[in-house]
Amino acid sequence: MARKKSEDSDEQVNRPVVKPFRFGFLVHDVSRMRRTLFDEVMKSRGVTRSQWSVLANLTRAERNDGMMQVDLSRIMDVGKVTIGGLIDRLESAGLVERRLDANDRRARRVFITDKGYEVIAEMQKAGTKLNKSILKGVSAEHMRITENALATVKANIRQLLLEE
Amino acid sequence: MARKKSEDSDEQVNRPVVKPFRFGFLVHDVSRMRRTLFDEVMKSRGVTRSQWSVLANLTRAERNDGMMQVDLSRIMDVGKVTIGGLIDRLESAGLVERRLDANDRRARRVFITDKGYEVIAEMQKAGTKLNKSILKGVSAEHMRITENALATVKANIRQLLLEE
DNA sequence: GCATTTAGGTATACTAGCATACGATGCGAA
DNA sequence: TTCGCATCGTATGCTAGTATACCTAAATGC
Repeated sequence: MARKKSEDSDEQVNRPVVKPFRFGFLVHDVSRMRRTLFDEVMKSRGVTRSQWSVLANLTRAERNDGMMQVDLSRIMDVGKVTIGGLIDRLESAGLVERRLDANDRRARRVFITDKGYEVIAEMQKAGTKLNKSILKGVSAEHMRITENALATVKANIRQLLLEE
Repeated sequence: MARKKSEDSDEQVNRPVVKPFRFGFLVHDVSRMRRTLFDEVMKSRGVTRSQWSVLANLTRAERNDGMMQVDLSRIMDVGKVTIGGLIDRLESAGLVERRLDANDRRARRVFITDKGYEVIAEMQKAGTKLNKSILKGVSAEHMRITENALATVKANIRQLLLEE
């Protein structure tokens, strides 16, 4: 609280400084630092935040027949290659397994193992606590506005990426 | 606009879904997708967003004697190794150069070259336009609230990381 | 003045993104 | 039925992060 200088230096510099980029820098920093913090806390479980995200999406969409990697990739807005790598690591850790699809010999369906479900439960608890810590000092109303703003920006970016 | 379903699916699912994590997912997605978009648009200049960020911070703090890598690392809240790699690439591209520090034989000071200044000017223009596009539909007031919320979260995370 | 500690940079190895290219399979149309 | 195109997944190679370990040089302590 004593030295806001380094945080808000934009405000005081008289050179033509890049004001409109504050949002981008902040998003970038928060994303990166949040991942580091999350990974550090979860290290003992041997799962990273991105891997946990895959597990979460698997629970969400899994009926009872797993998911194709390409589905995960679409849901998560992430490339096939990235998903492949993540699943490799999750499979090595025994949290997930790939089975051949009965109907399509190209595809492999991804299933959460029992061990995977245990980890999900643990991490959900820890993650909730962590989230509460990092959101301290932001009112519910402001949080709502922030999430909506982020969702709008995300939709804008997706649109621009598709237009290429 | 037609199908908001996939965007806001949290709202409708009745399973105990991870509501408190929406913020984290959004920050992560926006950060990642924004970088992809930025890199794609700037590809012709041969500079990525992270590299541009280094250049921007160099302009900001440079008096006339360059900056040590470790200063950059502190300002940008990023590890020494990451900065080292970024400067390697910037130096290969001829946008930056390392000179030995006169007073400290361990240190190397980083300077922007003339070519570097040209690139900065170009990217600033392009970046401003890009930013305007991705922020479309968010009011100034909501943007202000969002930036403040992100700044608060960032400060919280930094605190937690230091406490380890 | 010398020994120990601190600080600046690099090397190495890992995760997680990206793009591109490719192999194998599925599928629709000629 | 076969040919061509689309789709699923992997391989490869790049950038950007992280941590840890190390070398060299500066600072500090005794």
